[in-house]
Amino acid sequence: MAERGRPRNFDRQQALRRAMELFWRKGFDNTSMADLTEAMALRPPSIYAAFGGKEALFNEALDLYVSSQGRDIWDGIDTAPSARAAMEHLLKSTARSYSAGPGSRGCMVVLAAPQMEGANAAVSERLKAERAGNVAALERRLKRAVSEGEIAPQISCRAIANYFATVQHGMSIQARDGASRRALLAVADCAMAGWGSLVESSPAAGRE
Amino acid sequence: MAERGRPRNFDRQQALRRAMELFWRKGFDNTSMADLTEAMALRPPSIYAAFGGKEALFNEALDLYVSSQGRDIWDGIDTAPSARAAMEHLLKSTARSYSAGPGSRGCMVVLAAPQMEGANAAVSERLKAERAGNVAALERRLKRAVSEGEIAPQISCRAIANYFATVQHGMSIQARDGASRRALLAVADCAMAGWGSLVESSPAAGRE
DNA sequence: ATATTAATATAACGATCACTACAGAATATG
DNA sequence: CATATTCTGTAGTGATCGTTATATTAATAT
Repeated sequence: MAERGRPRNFDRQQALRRAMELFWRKGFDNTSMADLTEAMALRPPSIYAAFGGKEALFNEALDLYVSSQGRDIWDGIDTAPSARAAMEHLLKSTARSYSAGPGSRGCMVVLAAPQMEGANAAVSERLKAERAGNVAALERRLKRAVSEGEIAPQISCRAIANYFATVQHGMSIQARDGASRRALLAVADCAMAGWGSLVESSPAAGRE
Repeated sequence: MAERGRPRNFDRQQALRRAMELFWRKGFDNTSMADLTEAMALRPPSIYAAFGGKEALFNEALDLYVSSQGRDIWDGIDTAPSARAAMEHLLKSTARSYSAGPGSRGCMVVLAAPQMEGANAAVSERLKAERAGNVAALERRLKRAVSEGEIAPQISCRAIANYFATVQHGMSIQARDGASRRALLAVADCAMAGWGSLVESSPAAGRE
């Protein structure tokens, strides 16, 4: 049962946290192994032995990000007492999360890899799947609201989910451009102002 | 008056267009000089002689993008008969522009450089300034609407301008994730649904 | 003690990056 | 013609990228 061989000389979880911070701030491409060795205070072979490589390390860092930074936001979607409260929670807690640190950092899921041709395909797909999962969670919550009578059945839940996801994604750009918490919260307020009109008559049923 | 020395034997404007297409699709970092030499059908020394270097070429390609792709969108802001029509034009023409080509490409101004620490500072600042200029244009149009009586004076034009800019930026992410023209137009409709509520009582006066 | 196993540090790998020295080729001017 | 000027293609610059071969160190197992 006991570990054989020379024991590891560093805190794996702490090293992973530092990698997450770095990937969050700099993104996947702009974070070099040299950056990581410095931030994690490890030599490359230790990182490769413990995490597998840059891409595997990023994936694990993203897991940590989702389960730590995203927890409050996405758990609140299902527990909110109404779809309206859920969407407001989404945008408000997003505004607070994006402006939590010393600088406005936005969302790692949106920003960490450019969605461009030629970018690391596996990383881009992983982030894209994460975003798609979030939109799906919003749509599920809205559909639940339909079944509970909060929203009329003819409303397009997919269109509304896409809309709130779009606003949330845009907030990452704003945050990286230096938007204050107050400005981000104002954007959330503006987006929520249309709620009544949105659920009374869905402005567009179509989606893809 | 006549040109001295060996004349250039390629079309500078056509080469620039090809560079713009490439930067638009792949972004600044993911576009290598090797990619550019292939797409422009030129050898590096010709590119350096004609454009100065990768960064200068990008800046010129961005100028071309703004004046070609962005023209319709941003000229329409000032010529629209009302602020409401201007914002609707912004989002609708954005939706059409982002889904104009064979694939949904989103906006070069939003996507071409990651807003991350460690990215090329000059390029990032250039794009950031472009985005700030766009928000300012929206705010100017809204203030004009206040002076023309369309919007009540106590409304925060800056907050509303930020909101529409946020939606537009988010649409770039959606487009890159594969959103169809129809889906993008639906997002625009959702965003416009709240217009009445927005200009009746500004939900948040604050900004920065 | 000796052997085994695993983590460490040093140093370097090949690949790719943006960029450029150099020489040849194509035009102008005198 | 000769000469100056500018563009073009070849080839290669040093730097940095992610990754790894090698040897040493530190623990357990026998």
